[in-house]
Amino acid sequence: MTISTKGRYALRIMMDLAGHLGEISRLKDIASRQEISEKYMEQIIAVLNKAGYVRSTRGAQGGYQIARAPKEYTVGMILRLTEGSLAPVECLAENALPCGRSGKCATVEIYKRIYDAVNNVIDNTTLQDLLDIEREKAVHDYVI
Amino acid sequence: MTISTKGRYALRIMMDLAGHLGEISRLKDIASRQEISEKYMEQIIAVLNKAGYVRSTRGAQGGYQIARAPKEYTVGMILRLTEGSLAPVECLAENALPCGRSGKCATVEIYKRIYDAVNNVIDNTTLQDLLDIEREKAVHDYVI
DNA sequence: CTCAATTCCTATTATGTCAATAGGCTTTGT
DNA sequence: ACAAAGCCTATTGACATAATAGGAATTGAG
Repeated sequence: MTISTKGRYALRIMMDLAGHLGEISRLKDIASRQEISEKYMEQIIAVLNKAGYVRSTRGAQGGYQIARAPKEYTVGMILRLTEGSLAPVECLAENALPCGRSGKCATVEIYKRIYDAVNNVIDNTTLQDLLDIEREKAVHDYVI
Repeated sequence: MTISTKGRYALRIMMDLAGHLGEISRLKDIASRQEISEKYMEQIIAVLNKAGYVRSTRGAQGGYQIARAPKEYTVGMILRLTEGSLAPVECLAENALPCGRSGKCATVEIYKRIYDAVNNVIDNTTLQDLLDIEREKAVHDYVI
């Protein structure tokens, strides 16, 4: 029931770029700030790039930038893009095969409720919300 | 992000036994009703047995019964027993290793919210609730 | 114009977990 | 006594995850 590193890293990449608005970050910069393998990150950021969530500049002095304002991205957009559906069971995912048991299956109801609860959270939190939390955490550290 | 068959089967086993109160069900009966491999189910029901969620009778004419009333079991009890923590990231699970990033990690907040939402659902739904849903589904089928 | 810095692309691999299978041992009612 | 059941532990096949690897393409700076 865990979210894989792919989705988690994608979220951290987007957060990192959201925290560096107006700058171009090289892959290796993001990787070292986030302590993620460069080569693995390369594959993940490629997905974000193809979806248009980040913009890349090729060649020397190239790198990545976030494409839109942090408040335009929900966590759900990012996790679904990289993880696929967050349905707790296959039969609830978007293009699921029809299940023969669905007529009498009562347990699916609990999975629907879990799914709804998860979607509600991830679709109502944006990168900007998380940035605000991050800033608050930093302030708190300073006080201590 | 899916719940494994282990937890899902465990829930179905408990539901099956909850629907056969007062009867003794052999492993093979449950397996055939639920269309689960007998041998695999054996391992899962062993966990339920050791936890005291079901009672077994050994020897000829033996089998399994649910130990307590369906309303006494939350879905959370059953899923956690068989799946472990349903935390969406390792660092939120009960006996998690301390994470060096936790001080500045903002993304963990979204995982906390997901975790809370999931726990809220599974801890507030009992087998009895699901039995009621099942009965309603059956009535609906009859009307059609 | 060349070169170094950077992104882009595809293939391969190591590891681990899941889901199941297998086979024999133990208990108990008839 | 024996057949019918549960109990126990080991093994395996398949698959996904999480990387690693290596080179091709692009581009700004000197």
